[in-house]
Amino acid sequence: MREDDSDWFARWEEELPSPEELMPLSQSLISPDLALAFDIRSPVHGNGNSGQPHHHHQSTPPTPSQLQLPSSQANSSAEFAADSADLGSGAAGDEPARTLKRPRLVWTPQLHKRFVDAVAHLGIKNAVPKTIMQLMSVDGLTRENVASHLQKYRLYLKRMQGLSSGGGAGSDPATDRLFASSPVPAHFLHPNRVPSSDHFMPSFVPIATLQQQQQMAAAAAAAAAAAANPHLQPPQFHHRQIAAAHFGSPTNGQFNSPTSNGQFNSPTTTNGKFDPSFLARQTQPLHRMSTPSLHSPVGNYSEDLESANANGGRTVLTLFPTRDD
DNA sequence: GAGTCAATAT
DNA sequence: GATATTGACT
Repeated sequence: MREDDSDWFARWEEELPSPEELMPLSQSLISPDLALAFDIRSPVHGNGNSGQPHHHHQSTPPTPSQLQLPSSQANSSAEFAADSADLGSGAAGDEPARTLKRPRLVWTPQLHKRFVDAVAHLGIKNAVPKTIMQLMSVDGLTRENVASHLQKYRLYLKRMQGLSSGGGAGSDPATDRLFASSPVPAHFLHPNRVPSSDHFMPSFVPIATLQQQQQMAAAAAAAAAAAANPHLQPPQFHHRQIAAAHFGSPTNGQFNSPTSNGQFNSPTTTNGKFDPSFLARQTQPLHRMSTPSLHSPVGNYSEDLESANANGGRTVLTLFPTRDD
């Protein structure tokens, strides 16, 4: 019934992090003025958002120092790393890097949530890898990443359906944990009748880097939302944009266990300075947007690259807002 | 080319 | 074990 739907809708915002919990991710990208304008607080500044993890771990063995983590204060504020150019087009850089291998993507609950949101907003039928990828607008994320994840997620949904309809389907504790970290919108499980509000527009507000972008983004998003859901009033935009900040999921809060993935944020190289060059790429994600009607993208996820250990130099890419203070 | 699915590789 | 990759098929 529509209760499910509205209920889900209602809970949407509750799950979002409170402004206080929002990570400084945006702060680093937004000028103080802009931050003020949008009432974004900056809980911390001191933490070096040093950004310059050179991720040339093609065959470069990780330095031990990078892998070591103080465990108490290492990972909190990782920062933006890889240029989308490096990760994305692969071309571009200084080196041929033609055979550059992307680091393995780790699907954090936050990232997964964004994924779920994107799927929810698109509606199941429109949720295809490419579109989802665009909506998520996480740079470095590929269609293949999404496709693979989507494939698994569908299996998960199938299992959920089976469970709720009586059958005693099994459960995969492993994968379920990730997927369970984000609530599954009601209509995901009921492909039958799509509510008139096929999709709506939660606070999927992008954090733009520039004022203009911010404003245009909001306007565009609002317009898109309005166009998509003439019946629904787009939720008011405010500063809780990135729905990811918390490290505890609604249902269980224990994922960043290093044991499972061994990926921590490294001290981020030796550079303790703020590298303005990453600002330049803020606008880059826009380039891969071919459909203007989609939400405006933003590289608001920090990408944490880490070369892994003894397993043969496996590399891991973590795209998620890091801020666990 | 893009998508889905299953199987297989890393 | 989680994710990527590949291949067959639509």
